[in-house]
Amino acid sequence: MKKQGEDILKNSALSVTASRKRILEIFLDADNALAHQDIETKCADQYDRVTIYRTLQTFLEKGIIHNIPSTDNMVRYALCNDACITTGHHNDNHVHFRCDACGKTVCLDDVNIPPVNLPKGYTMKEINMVVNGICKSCK
Amino acid sequence: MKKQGEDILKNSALSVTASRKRILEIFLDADNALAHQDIETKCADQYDRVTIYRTLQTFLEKGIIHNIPSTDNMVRYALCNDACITTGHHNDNHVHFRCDACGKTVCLDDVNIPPVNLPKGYTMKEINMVVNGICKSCK
DNA sequence: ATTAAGAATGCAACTTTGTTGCAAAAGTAT
DNA sequence: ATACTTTTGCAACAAAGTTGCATTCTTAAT
Ligand SMILES: [Mn+2]
Ligand SMILES: [Mn+2]
Ligand SMILES: [Zn+2]
Ligand SMILES: [Zn+2]
Repeated sequence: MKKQGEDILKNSALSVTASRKRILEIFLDADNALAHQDIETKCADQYDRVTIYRTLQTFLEKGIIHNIPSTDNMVRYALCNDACITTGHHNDNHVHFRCDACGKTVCLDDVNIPPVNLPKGYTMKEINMVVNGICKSCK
Repeated sequence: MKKQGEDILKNSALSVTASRKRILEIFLDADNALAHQDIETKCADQYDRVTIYRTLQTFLEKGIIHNIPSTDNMVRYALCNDACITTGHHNDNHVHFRCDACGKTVCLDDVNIPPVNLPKGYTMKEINMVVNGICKSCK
């Protein structure tokens, strides 16, 4: 244990650097999805803003994190499950929930996105579902 | 006709101004959802950037337009159906589609978002579904 | 039609967010 | 230990979004 972050990096064929380990740690510690801003607040004193941008980008491409769409211009990120890391492509078909009270966005890992039928001629590649409301901590 | 935009404004108890009419016209003419940027391109020479921000904000609040979440930090906007304007609150439970080829985002007005069961303790207020893929024009 | 009150707009100044090129530093493989 | 490659930090910049305030435009009442 304690080297979980390092393992993720190695499994993704990424070199192990201090900033990557730290940012992974932040995700592993978090119980909700994080915006760039959140991460910056937690470690901008240690690492450059640009590094955070680039690290998130890298993590996305490697299937370490996935992003969650939003209507507030604050894309949030959360750790993927192992399947994304091992297969190398994203496989996150769970619903996301944004609480209007506490503002937290979480992955509902057990709630699968229900199938939907598109009109003729449309091909589906990815699908995203975000629900707003009140979370169980705030109710 | 030709005063459709004006009607919308009056029905929403908004004063009728040149910029609001113009921005509504842009939406009425568009066959896809528009980002702030798209609107700016079409009329920044006539109206100030700030006015566009404020107008979109106002339209959102009045239920004239709704926004579509995204993972690219470019929230897009589309006209609501009449129900939103008359009831004053949003009622847009259709699926949105983003084409990876042409980049256009459209409302699939006939495709309803399928129901989903949340875990105990969560209360749903709004729901958003965005599908990515290839649209019928690009296939 | 005038006018007075309120609302919307434009402008300027500013903050925040995101991007790019390049030199220095750190990581990896031999 | 060394050479090679990747990552980082910095600086400079560009784009996006916000705020306060003076001016202009709308609306509704006279
Ligand atoms: Mn998730
Ligand atoms: Mn729509
Ligand atoms: Zn909550
Ligand atoms: Zn298309």
